[in-house]
Amino acid sequence: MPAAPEPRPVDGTEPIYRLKADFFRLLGHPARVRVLELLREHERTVGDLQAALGLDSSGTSQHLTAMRRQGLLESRRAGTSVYYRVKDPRTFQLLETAKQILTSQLEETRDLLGGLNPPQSDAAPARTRS
Amino acid sequence: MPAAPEPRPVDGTEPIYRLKADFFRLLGHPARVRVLELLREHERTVGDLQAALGLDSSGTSQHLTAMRRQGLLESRRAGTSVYYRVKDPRTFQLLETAKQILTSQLEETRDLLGGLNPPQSDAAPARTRS
DNA sequence: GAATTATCTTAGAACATTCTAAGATAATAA
DNA sequence: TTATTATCTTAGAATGTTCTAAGATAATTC
Repeated sequence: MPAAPEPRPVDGTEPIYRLKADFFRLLGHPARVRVLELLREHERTVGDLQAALGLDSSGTSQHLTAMRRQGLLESRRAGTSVYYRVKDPRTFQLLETAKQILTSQLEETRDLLGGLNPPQSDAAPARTRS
Repeated sequence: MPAAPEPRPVDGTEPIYRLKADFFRLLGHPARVRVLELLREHERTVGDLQAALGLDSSGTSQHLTAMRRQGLLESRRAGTSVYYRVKDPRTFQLLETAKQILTSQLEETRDLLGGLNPPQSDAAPARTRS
């Protein structure tokens, strides 16, 4: 194991832009975004998430551990299973806003391409995958 | 369980959770968070940002380039200077929501420590660095 | 044109994250 | 106790990101 780096403060003296960056970085992985989306309606076990994500137990656990350590998720044990849930509902707002921004970007891209590549149909608006 | 290999299209069929992750990952660096905060009120030149961030021209440019490539920033040239601005105002909403979530987390941490480490004063609410 | 100022680009080193494989732990059931 | 299922942990390899140093380009001024 490599030598432990600078022990960063965990208290309130850490500049907020650093905390924000750490927070966003944690959202910066497809599997972790999907975990949040899967936990939108209700809590789920590690096994559920693992199956839905198509990951192995190790990878799933590592992602969940990172998200819980950061305070994004909470968990409870029930028998041999562990249920995870999102701690702060405003987290979903974050995902929603990001989606809106990305949707605007995609629409803009399509508009630019429109002149070269006219729409095949205007019967229904184009769908994007969720 | 063997990890399922995910498809990697580059066009508009890219799954949205991947786009979201890319988007959040870009927000996941202290310098880039600060750039956004600095651009909250008005556009700024690379030199302005460079001075405010305490980076060199190379690093500053690299961060800005990454943010522009992702569609987070826009730029215009005026003489030898280049002005950068945030493209979508909803980006600030993202920062605001993140701040709220983090603030709640910090307050919760303080409450837990409260028993051991009582508040020094209740005359004014505790401030955090911006 | 040459000099100046501002910004950008590149390559590789340094550093950080993610993946993989193997095994450890925890709760329960047989 | 042993077996079983579910979850977690660890180490190191693979991959990705950021930093540093050097120089390239672009617009302007002299």
